[in-house]
Amino acid sequence: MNTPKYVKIEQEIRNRIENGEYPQGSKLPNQLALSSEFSVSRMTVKRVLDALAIQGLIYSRRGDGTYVMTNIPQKIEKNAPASEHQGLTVYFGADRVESRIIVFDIQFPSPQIQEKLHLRKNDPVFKIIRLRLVDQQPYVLEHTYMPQKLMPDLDESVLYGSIYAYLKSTGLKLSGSYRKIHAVFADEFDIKYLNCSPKDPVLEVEQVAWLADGTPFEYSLSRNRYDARSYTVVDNNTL
Amino acid sequence: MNTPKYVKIEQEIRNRIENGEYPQGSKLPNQLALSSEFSVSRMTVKRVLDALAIQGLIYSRRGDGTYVMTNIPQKIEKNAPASEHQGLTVYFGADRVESRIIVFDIQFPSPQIQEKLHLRKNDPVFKIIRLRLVDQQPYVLEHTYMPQKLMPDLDESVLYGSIYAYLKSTGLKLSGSYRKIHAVFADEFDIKYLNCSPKDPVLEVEQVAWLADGTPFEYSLSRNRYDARSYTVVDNNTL
DNA sequence: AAGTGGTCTAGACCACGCG
DNA sequence: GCGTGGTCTAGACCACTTT
Repeated sequence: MNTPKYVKIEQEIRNRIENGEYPQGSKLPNQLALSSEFSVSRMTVKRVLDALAIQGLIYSRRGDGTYVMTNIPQKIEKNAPASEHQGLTVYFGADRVESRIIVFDIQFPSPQIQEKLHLRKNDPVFKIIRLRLVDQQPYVLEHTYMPQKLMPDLDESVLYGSIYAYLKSTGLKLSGSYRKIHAVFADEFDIKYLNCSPKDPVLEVEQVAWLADGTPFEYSLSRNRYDARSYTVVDNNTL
Repeated sequence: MNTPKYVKIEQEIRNRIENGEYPQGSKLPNQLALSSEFSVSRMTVKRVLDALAIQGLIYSRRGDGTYVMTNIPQKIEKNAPASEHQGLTVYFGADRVESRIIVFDIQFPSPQIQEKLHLRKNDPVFKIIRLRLVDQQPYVLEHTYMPQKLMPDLDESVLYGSIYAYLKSTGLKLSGSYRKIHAVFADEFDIKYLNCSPKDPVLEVEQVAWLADGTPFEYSLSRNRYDARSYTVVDNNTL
């Protein structure tokens, strides 16, 4: 019972949109009516509507009302939302995801890694290269650097599953990430493990992720076959 | 005086972070102190802090305090934030941006365009291909489709500048967009206008943008040289 | 135990769209 | 003029971290 009201109400309204109870283009009940239905204050309703607007599901017009967006971006399996960094296991389910470890090593960080992970030059980092497969198909090749001091007992058995699940189990809370998306040429690893051809384009996602206390804990480069994955972003100016 | 307080306070706190008055890693004054300093309620302060947290500038820990993020992502010129779709002119300034029109045509929409722009098959659309240059260097090649009925007097003179500025002048308010980012091969246009080589990777951004009333008004494919541009996303779980 | 941020309320006033 | 959403308040209670 400690999940906040605004989370539950957001979920409920999202459900109503998805199952057609609030059809695309239709007007939602006004904020006072929603307050009354859910027995919350109008401020709480407003907070929920703001969150849904950010996700591109609804929009509001002052003096008029709140509407369900037409043409809601369809969720396609090949599409990863560019926000939300929980990892493949959550997205596809553990049954369909498999990991192969190409490299598991420990080393001193390069100047670039020192800067990204906020480390001194003698703080060891794990260097990991993992191939991740979905339904037995190569999906993404991840080059990951993580500070050893944050997770001294990381080992290969963890890497066969989800690093995020491991972090949760250690009590480390992850909080945010910063990602940069490029197009690049396939390199030798991509050719070998993603079955790319030389000169194929690859979608590379460079990421720095940090914990709830602001400590950066991961620097990674995720390399995706050009025909296997894309990233989506929803942008909203109405707030 | 109709800019809301929360906008001004957000700007002020961002300035303090940028000029070092609130150094990276330091603790901010608590919410009560900020309420008092800015003469607003704590709710308003909280709203501001949430917004800054979403942008990855600060983070809060219940029971402890609010801190300035260490390692704040620096803005690099080659980096477009993946949110904010205002266009190049605002980003670089009109002096540095130039547009060349490769194609300006009107046609009936393909089934795909009909669906994306929510059109009937006899609603004409403009088809535009523009090469945009920054500092005389080819920067992005945009393939754009826009419904004629929304902007009946669009012509080439508009296209030499900023479409967004034109929309503003017509009273149409744009509100949001949905983007999908891929890596693809260079095509004949990219080779000719972006000076790509055959088989070069290209970063393609597929976008649907809509107006404040939810009407989709633009479907576009922006194609960027692999070495010229990347997209950045900040993600935050703390809310 | 004290101090912090997270949630929520019950109102108020304002700006805007519409008939 | 009326109904709508946008902003803002002054407080309350709770969950959490720290000492």
